[in-house]
Amino acid sequence: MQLDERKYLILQAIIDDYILTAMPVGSRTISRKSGVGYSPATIRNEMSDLEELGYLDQPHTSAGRVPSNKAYRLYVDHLMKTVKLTNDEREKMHEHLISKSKQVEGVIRSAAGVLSDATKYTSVIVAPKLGTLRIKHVQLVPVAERTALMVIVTNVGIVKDALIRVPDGMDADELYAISRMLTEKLADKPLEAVRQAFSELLRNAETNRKLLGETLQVIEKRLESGGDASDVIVGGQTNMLEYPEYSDVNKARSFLSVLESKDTLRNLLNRDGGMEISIRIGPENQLPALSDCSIVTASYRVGDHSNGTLGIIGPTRMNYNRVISVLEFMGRALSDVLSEYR
Amino acid sequence: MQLDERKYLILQAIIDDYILTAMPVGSRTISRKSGVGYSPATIRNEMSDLEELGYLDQPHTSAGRVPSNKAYRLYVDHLMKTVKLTNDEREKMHEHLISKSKQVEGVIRSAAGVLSDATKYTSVIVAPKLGTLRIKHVQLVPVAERTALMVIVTNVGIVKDALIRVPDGMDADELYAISRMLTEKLADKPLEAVRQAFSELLRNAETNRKLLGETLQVIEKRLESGGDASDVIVGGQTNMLEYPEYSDVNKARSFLSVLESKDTLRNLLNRDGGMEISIRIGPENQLPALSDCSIVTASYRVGDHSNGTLGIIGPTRMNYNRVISVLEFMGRALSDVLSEYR
DNA sequence: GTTAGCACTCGATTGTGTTGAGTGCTAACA
DNA sequence: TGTTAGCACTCAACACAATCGAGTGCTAAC
Repeated sequence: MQLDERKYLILQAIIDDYILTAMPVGSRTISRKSGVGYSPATIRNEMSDLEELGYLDQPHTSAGRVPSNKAYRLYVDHLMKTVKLTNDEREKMHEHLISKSKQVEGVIRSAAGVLSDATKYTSVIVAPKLGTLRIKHVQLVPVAERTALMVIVTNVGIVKDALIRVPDGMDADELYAISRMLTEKLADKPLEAVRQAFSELLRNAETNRKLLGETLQVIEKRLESGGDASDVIVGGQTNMLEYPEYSDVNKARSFLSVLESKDTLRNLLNRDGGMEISIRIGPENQLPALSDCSIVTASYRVGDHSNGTLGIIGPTRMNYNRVISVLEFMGRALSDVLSEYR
Repeated sequence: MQLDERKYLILQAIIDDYILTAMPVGSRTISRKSGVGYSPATIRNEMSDLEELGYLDQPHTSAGRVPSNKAYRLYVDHLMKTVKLTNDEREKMHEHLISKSKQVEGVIRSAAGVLSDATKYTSVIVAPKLGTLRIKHVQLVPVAERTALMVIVTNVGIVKDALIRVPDGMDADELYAISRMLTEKLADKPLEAVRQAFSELLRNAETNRKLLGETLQVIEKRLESGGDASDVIVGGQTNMLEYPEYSDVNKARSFLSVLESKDTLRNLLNRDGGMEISIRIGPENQLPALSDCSIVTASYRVGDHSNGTLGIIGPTRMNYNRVISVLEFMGRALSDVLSEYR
């Protein structure tokens, strides 16, 4: 059996309605819709076919039909009609975004807020992988006897720091000299290339080997751990609880638990693709706890080679089309704002 | 009517039981308890008195009794017997805490995790007020044409940064010189005193007035806004959903909404008291959304004059005694870890 | 002062119709 | 041959009544 024009039309009508109401859709409902000129009986026959083809599910005999994951896949790939955002909306979002433009983290937080407000779903933004950022400046600041704070400023204005031990009796001037040297040697190198640069440094260094060694170690440890919790920003967690899908506390809890684990989220969102939108529907994402969620992601750029990810997590019956528009817009806007200072 | 010994005993037994089960407590239950040698009938008479005195509520005629907020107040002030943490527990917590000891934010996040894991409630940690921290180092790092990142390192290893515009044509060396000057002038001054220090600086400065002016402005803006979202760390949000009090999604949602608003949390937790434990029961905290929660807070110290707050938010029937022990221990542990590098 | 006994209350649970949205099938129709 | 009206059927949801039982207050006896 093949899908003809009419089946597409009916399936689309069902999905549109279900996205709106979250209630099983009956044949009468579709029949009444403008644009579908068939009686309930005809629709019923088609629905029966669509069910057999795996596009519709029936919660129980006397209920309407519900779109399957296969149906959503078809929908986003072929059926969906794209809707543009109004200029007004774009402006509002942009305005919000630049309100914290003095700090990179502030911008990203604002962006998460804007995303979740605009879509009414949960938003997640992952900062670019540390390793791809380029070092701009390294500074060792003494904070106490035998302790210094190493501060690394990257090309996009993201700052990372870590405490390191310094040899007894080393004074501020010495640390200053080392900072200058490190900055000079490491400037414009991506963080992931720091090991090579360092090993060379270590070979030639006659003094401070121990300090340099520890510094390298700290940087590497930070790189290999994948990232900090602060690199993953979540917005609008409670939005999800507005939907009937989550009126059961247990479901809500397991959903929110996933949001609490930043590592899981980072893995979930990180993707290799370019700027295009990626959509994972239901079980297409591997996490069982999110098996009735869909995840839509886009990328933003900071600097020349670093990409971060922004995404929306919502129920599978989410408003894909609006989500995609918003993500596309915000991906661009975020890239612009973060690159403005470059 | 006064509270005699027996009334105390019975009230305590009721509260202990209710904390455990969250179910209205009946006279038979109390009578069976070891340590209470009275028949249900006697207990009933006492319970009736206690209700009249405002210490107990009755959801409906044929249910047991439930402690009132007044009862909890009495409980934490007089009745509660303190239980010590085992050495094993202390060690486990401490171990977790120092696992991320290379970064201040990491330590605080770990602490939030430890707190919520140890208590099974929600934990909140507020970083010390920015204004009370002392400046250790100021660095302006060029990140792009006409843009620099100002990085301020404070005495406790907390780093704050912000982008500032710099005049056209200013090169790295100049910024470097200004950084040195700023560091020299501002070192060891608390951030809130920066305005005075700056105004003096501005008076005497013959060059770069505009840049210095903007720098001051950026610092001040940051101070007056009260703090960043990253200064408030929440742990174990979903723990709360385990309790029957929050089996209603609407309640859960309004609770979680409060946790999403970092400003509200900061205000809620910030307190002037010293190191002692503060307990606010039910409506004693002003937020209606948290009117059936209790908030227990303690302080931790970083540096000489800066205090942060750590707290637990749980249902009013929380295990106060354990929460207090954990907070006391963690307050000390956190202070130690954060001061270790000083 | 304490307690056994007892009638009473009232939420929770269980069982029973009843309703209504929605289906599948058949037969008539264009 | 595709479409549709008609009709019997299904089944969750809702409302209502009956029952159960945990717990109470009161009284009278110890």
